[in-house]
Amino acid sequence: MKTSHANSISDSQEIVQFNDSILEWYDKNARILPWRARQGVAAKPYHVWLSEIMLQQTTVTAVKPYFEKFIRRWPEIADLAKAESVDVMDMWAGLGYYSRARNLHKCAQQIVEKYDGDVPREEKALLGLAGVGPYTAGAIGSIAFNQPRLTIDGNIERVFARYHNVQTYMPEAKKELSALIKPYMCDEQMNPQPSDYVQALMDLGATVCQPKKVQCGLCPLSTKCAARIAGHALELPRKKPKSVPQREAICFIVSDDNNARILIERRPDKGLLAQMSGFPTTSLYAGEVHDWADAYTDILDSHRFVDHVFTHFKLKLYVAKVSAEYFNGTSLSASIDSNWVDYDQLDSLKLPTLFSKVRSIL
DNA sequence: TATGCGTGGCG
DNA sequence: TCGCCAAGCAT
Repeated sequence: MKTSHANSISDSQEIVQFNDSILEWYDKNARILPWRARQGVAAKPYHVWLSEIMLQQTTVTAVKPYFEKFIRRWPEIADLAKAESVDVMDMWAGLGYYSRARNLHKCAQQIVEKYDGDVPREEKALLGLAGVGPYTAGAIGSIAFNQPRLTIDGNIERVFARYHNVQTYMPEAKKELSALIKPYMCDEQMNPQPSDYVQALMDLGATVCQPKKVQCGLCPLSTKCAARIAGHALELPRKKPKSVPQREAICFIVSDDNNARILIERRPDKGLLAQMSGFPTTSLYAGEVHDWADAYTDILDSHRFVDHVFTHFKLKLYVAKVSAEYFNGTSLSASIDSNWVDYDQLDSLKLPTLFSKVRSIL
């Protein structure tokens, strides 16, 4: 899509008006968030980086307590870099997408080694950091360093898709939206306050122009929002429906002879729940229990299970209490990295939510 | 380009 | 209840 010269002046006026409205709205409606400085005051780059990593595909509500915990325990990036990785993983337990935690730790070390402990300002340098992709690099540049970087998250995508009534399905629409957004966001004349600007757009998307709920009466863009005028703001951006498979597996609660200790597995370095602790399980990808339950009919209690939903499949995890002798007779025992934990310590063990659910029904 | 990767909240 | 969705990245 090319903008003709004849339209450029009115296009510019439209952009100025749009951006002014956004900033004016933000003056009155900015959310107060732990990682956000007062308006006009620059937030600490460490806080911006940490919060952006935590906020990847994760809600503000879920992130808040984790952010507070992290900065209390590791006040500076250098502190985080020096931490034990198991401590970082433990602090992250429950937040999900655990590769972010491993990359966060690695990134802290990269920042200390290559940039003397300071978050770099250059786009290229940011993109070289572990766990930092196009969005996060843009967000750090915009929010921490007040640079007019292209910063497009789900909120901004939605606000612009609706405002310009973009009918193209996601993710094909990303290029189109990117081209649409650039003149608003990446021009110093149009966007003199990049930090406030992108945060304003994200706040608007998060509180007014929401995925399943629109409050157009509160929106500063409503009179010119093409999707609202067309009467289908809620339907944008368009996405194709996707279904996820349902799987089943067995989780083993293995006790030693004295019933004093329980077997805990350290999960593999890669894959689902990588490097997290948990109870030993049969493969979480093997399909239905009925396919192979014959091998476990003697220990399987079909009434004790937990349901859990991952991004790409649903899991029904049956819980089986067995002896060490029994477990050692299964094919699982040889292939896992496990250790015995006292029952007393089970409550304090940091677990991903799937296994927290299991623990809660023991 | 498509897929794998958690979790909790909401309509 | 249940499907959708959140400040995406790595491969």
